[in-house]
Amino acid sequence: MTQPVRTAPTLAEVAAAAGVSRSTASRALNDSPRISEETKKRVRAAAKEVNFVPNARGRALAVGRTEIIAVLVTEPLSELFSDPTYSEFLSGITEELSESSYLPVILQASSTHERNRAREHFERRSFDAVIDVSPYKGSELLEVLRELGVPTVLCGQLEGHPYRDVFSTVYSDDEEGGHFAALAMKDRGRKDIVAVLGPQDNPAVVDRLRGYRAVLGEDLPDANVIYTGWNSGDGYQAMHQILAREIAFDGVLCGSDRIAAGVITALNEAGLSVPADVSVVGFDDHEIATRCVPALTTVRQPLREEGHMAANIALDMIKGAEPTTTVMHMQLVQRDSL
Amino acid sequence: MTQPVRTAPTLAEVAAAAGVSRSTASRALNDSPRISEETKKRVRAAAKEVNFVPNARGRALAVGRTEIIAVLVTEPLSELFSDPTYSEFLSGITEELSESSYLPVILQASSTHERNRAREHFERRSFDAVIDVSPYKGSELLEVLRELGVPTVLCGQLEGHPYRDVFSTVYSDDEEGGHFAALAMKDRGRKDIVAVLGPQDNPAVVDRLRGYRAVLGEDLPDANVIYTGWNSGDGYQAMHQILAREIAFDGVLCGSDRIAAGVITALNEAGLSVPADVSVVGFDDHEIATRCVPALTTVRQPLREEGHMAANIALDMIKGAEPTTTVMHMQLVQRDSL
DNA sequence: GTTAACGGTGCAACCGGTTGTACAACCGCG
DNA sequence: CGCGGTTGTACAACCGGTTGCACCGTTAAC
Repeated sequence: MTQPVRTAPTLAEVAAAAGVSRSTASRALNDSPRISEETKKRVRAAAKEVNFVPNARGRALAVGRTEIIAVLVTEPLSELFSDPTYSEFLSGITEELSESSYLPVILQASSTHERNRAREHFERRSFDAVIDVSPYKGSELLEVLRELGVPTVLCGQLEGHPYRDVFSTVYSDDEEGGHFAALAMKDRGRKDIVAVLGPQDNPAVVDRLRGYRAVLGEDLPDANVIYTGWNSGDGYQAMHQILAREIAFDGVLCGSDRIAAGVITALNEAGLSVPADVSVVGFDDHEIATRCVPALTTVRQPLREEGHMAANIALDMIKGAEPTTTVMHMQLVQRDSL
Repeated sequence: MTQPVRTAPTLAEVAAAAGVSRSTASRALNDSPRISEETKKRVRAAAKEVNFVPNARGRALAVGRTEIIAVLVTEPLSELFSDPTYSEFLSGITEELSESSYLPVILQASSTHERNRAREHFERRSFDAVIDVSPYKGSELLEVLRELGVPTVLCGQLEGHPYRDVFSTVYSDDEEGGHFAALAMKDRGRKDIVAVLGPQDNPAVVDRLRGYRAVLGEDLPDANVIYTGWNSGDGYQAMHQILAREIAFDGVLCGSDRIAAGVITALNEAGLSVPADVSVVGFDDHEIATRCVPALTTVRQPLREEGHMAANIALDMIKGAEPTTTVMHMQLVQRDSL
């Protein structure tokens, strides 16, 4: 009574139906120039007739490729999902790969167990390439990938670039982003700047601050730099601290748009108007930026494009391209908070 | 200057090193009873020696399995990620599969293009099984899967069960969940109940309401049932509507914990105390439930366990098990809002 | 001493494609 | 007519494993 499981038609059946050999059938379907147009037509008709689709397993073995790319993430799934940064980046990868025949596989590597499983899959050559979304120095998995010679793309700058000649790298220029934000403040004539940044040990934070300083110099004194978390609550709290100090300031550079949202709330509560009294610039061009009142001027990190780029580099490396380092450019998004 | 890409050792090399044939080597590594203990030891040693790991492609072809399971999602990635429901469910699947040698692949099917790509992968037999996270009636992909005879698990109840004899199903008993929530209200002596639910066309909402009604009868009049979105803002707004009506009520059943959070805020603003004046019960046991003041009594849907179950059923079906239907049970989580 | 039973191993086929090479048929040319 | 060159096809090997079956040597039973 159960559905008879039709076993899938093989190339041999197509060949038989078209009255040619298996090899000719294969070449015809792959559009080889050595096959006559007439034969191709016949084979294609036969293939359509029996509903032939080449089997992934057979093909993978023959061509030496699985057509699968692993996306390696260090964060646990829940964190990964809640962070819109990742979400957009992953979408970029997925989007780009969906134009090819490649399939992305999200491979977690937060626990030791997961890392072992990942390693095993690498050794089995389950993937043609790996995109490491959050590479860190000294990762044993990177060492394995290097030894195995698996094409790998690192998304994020590793200080010292220990693998520059083996792995490709894609990252956004955070210093440039800081540059843009600070320049906007300067152009607006703001002279007394406060910075509310993310965690101090975050490399992006360090680079952005360097960008701020290069432009603002003494207009951003050390005492005005606050490190905190990435959320609006953190921004709110930090701004209250600043206000309590009763120092003069006319601009706030924020490490994320969520921080900026909290900062604006705190400013408003203190009776300060944005942007009349104080200019605020965010970072990320998160969805929240457009919902702020006033709409937030911010720096956009091209996450989706970074995903596209990473995917394309991976595909190129599979085809044998040399490792490359690509820097993506930040962009100032002008809105009303400046 | 580039790292010499060591080509991976094959079974043939192991066999040669151990002084046996390929077939013996294979059987030894797979612990076949037909091979003597001594030979096994020798082969294992040789395998370790040359760092042998069986190639995934070769193995896949030989055993007729890719050891990959597709997790089919209809929602776009961003929505998928922002919904904690999915996140936990997916974690459950991933967790369970990581105990096996199987690999989950998230396969989006929101756009037509994506559906076509998915279909293609199905036809190529890229996956040994499919777990459909949000199946809907009349999905053409389900039709394809049925025709191809791919083992499939549906997560969610399809009205009319058009594929009951072909596909397995796992779902949580929403009616039972409604039952539990309503019973808690009743036990507490609440007699005039209001329900703030999710969208009216959502099957889970329908089932939960049925559960409420079975217990409460006239204590939950039609006029007191409000359909809205899933967020706290929706709950807040809905509660304001109720309050504006100036009807008497002493209990609120909510369609989600986020709704409940909004409801509690609105009640407090109106000077009503929870649970002294009004009891509130949520749904989902979302993280927010513990952060509410007072902590929210809610109904827990065993999402993670559902994921485990779906994964296990998929694995069983790959091994040839018949399709099954599994109902997961809801659970009342007692906290302080009742 | 022949034979049956049995444990251990190897040969070869197989999974389902791709691809190097040989070969046959045909062409025009000297 | 024979030659070289082109075109289209088929044979067979190959990718890297697994597995049915034949075979071998040993031992026990008759």
